[in-house]
Amino acid sequence: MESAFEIIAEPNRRAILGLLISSERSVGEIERQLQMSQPAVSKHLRVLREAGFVESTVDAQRRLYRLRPEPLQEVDAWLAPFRQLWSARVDALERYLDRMEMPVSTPPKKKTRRKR
Amino acid sequence: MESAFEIIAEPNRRAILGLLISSERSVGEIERQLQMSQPAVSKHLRVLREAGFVESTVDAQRRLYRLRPEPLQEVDAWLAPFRQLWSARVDALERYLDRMEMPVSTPPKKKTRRKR
DNA sequence: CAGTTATATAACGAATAAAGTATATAAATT
DNA sequence: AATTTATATACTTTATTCGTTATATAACTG
Repeated sequence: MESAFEIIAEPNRRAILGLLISSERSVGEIERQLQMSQPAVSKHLRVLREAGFVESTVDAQRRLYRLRPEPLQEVDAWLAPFRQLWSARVDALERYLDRMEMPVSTPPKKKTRRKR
Repeated sequence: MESAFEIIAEPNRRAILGLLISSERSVGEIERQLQMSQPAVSKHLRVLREAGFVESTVDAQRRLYRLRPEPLQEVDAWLAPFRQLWSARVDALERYLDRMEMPVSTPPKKKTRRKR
């Protein structure tokens, strides 16, 4: 299991990452909040740790897990060039509204406008 | 195979999506540019189509595939709350630079600044 | 209409991943 | 020291997925 994309393909792992947004958690807390078995949680955390999504510190018998940003940034970076797909749709709407002569109540964009 | 995340977990599928950013392509074009077998390409395109990532139109014997935005927007939406992980780091840098009294040469942000 | 080009699909095999059960390790509690 | 609590790991089973080979379908070409 290598890529960040394969890691987040698993729904339980996405759920774990989601939990960790607000704060770090112990294995037991994750187990209870997501209703997963303890070995399942530990196994997913191992995968997440080895892929750099989380790190842990020891607190007595507990281990506290928290998020690391890098792998998700990588996903974000891959996604970037596709964003023009939906900003392009906004452009189409603007084009339409311009033709209708109904100015939109949004602040002026710095983006390059369509060619005359 | 349901979620958008599982679809983009496959490297060849990500490559196909990447190709389609610039323009629509036929199966044969994808086959050549990515050096995949024809059945492999067709199979991945079927998965991508059924998940809403692409759509196709018929052009004689060819089928031309192009991107649809929705599933990638879904991924983008999931990612959104995690972005604070790395914008928070920018905040930390700003805090540091402020203490150093070395103003940064960037245009003023509209974002909410930290509390005084 | 026979052959060729373009794409889809079926069938098979190999690899992988996920969950569950059982057990190991280690720190805390009594 | 014995027990309990917290987490990790090994093993097994099941299911899914990907690639390949072979074949089907359909449209264009000579």
